[in-house]
Amino acid sequence: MSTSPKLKLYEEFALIGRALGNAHRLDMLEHLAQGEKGVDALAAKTGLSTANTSQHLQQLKRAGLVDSRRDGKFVLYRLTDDNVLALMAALFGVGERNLASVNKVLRDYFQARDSMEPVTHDELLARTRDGLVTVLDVRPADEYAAEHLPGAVNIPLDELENRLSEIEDAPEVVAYCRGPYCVLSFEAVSALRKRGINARRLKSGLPEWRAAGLPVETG
Amino acid sequence: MSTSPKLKLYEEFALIGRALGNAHRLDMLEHLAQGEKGVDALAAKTGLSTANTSQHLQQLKRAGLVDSRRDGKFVLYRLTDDNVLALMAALFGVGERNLASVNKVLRDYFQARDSMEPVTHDELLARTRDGLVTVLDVRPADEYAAEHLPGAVNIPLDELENRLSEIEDAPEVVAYCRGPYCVLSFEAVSALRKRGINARRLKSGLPEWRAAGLPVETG
DNA sequence: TCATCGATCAATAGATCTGTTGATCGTATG
DNA sequence: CATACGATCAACAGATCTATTGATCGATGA
Repeated sequence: MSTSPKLKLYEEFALIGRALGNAHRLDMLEHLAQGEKGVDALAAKTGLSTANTSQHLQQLKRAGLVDSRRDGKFVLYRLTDDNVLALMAALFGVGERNLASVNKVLRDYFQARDSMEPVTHDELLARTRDGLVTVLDVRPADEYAAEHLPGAVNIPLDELENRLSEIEDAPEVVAYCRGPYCVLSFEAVSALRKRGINARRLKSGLPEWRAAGLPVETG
Repeated sequence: MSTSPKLKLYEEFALIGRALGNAHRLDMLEHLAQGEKGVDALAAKTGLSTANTSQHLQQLKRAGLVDSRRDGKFVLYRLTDDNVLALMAALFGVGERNLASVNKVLRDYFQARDSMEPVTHDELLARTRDGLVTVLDVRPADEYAAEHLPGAVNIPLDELENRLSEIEDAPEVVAYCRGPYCVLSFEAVSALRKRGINARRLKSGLPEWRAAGLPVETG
């Protein structure tokens, strides 16, 4: 006795839901949104074991959220398309609006480091045209190399202290990293402000910028 | 040893993912999108036991997808807001684009019953203005009563056979039901066409129509 | 061909999820 | 107050998920 076709479809969609139903996998999706990565490389970023990472990736693949290709002895994974980013944005949106626990974390941690309104895409575009702003990419060098905002300077967060001289006379700094909840840019903005540098944060990260159809640079 | 704030957030968002990770719960969300319902009523619609339905509802509530209020001895559940519908649409979209198994069901069942392009919202609006079209709501009477498209005629699918006379001389019929995968409108269109009635299907259901900001009637 | 390295597989234990059953709670009504 | 009814709770068994371990596979390069 076959179940109804609708439930059969919902069974498939539920597979996607379950794939989104684990914090580590959401983290992996955020990292993959920066650019394709091998299993080991991703495991290093997320702090999971290789085998565990591989299994999570296969779950994401079965759900159609990521795709893979072989390059030599590496298997490189990437998000299947920008709709996956849109799905994550919808998920995060519902969480921010409807879950008190989410708002508590946002207040206690994120707003404590950056209470100012983040800079929107349009705002940043307008200011860069006037040459008023230094765009700061605080992600690790490999992610910057894969793709970054046009004209952005790369200073990974853990080097920021030692390389302050490179930006300390900029009239305004806008920092960004991997996405809306990436801690790097929050920490960076907080650190820069303490040194009296006029710093703000981009509302979202590189993947959202690209998904909005805005230009990126590589290399 | 606290985990990073980002992972703490992702843990919360994963809760929403898991709530979406069960076919019955997706079905329940579709039903709740028609209007608020008590636990028993919803259980009857979905074919689940009352206790099971109650527990699923609490999971959805913990994830912020539904909300509830007490009315006498009933506890009425409803979707928290239209963003939940948007999230479901994003989920379904990724599934349709990236999962072969979804496309197989769509081809084998749904397209077999309605191979024609569905009518869009704009198209329907234009045609109703000209009075050319009969809008047919094939959902059960209680859902029609809660909310329906302006001027729509209600003939629940299981009564369609006996009430064909009410629509058989309409120049064009557009049928709709609960959502994009609701089988009622597919079956209706298939049945009407067999009788030589010029019938097409609305692209999505009542909840999507309302979420698009278009007018609805009650009663 | 062999050694190496990245990735996957297989097996496992512990945790979580699912649906059933029967008891219990809260509200309205006789 | 007693009863009825809608909803929730508590406990349980069976299924599924998660992370670890060690073995295996596949491609590369000496």
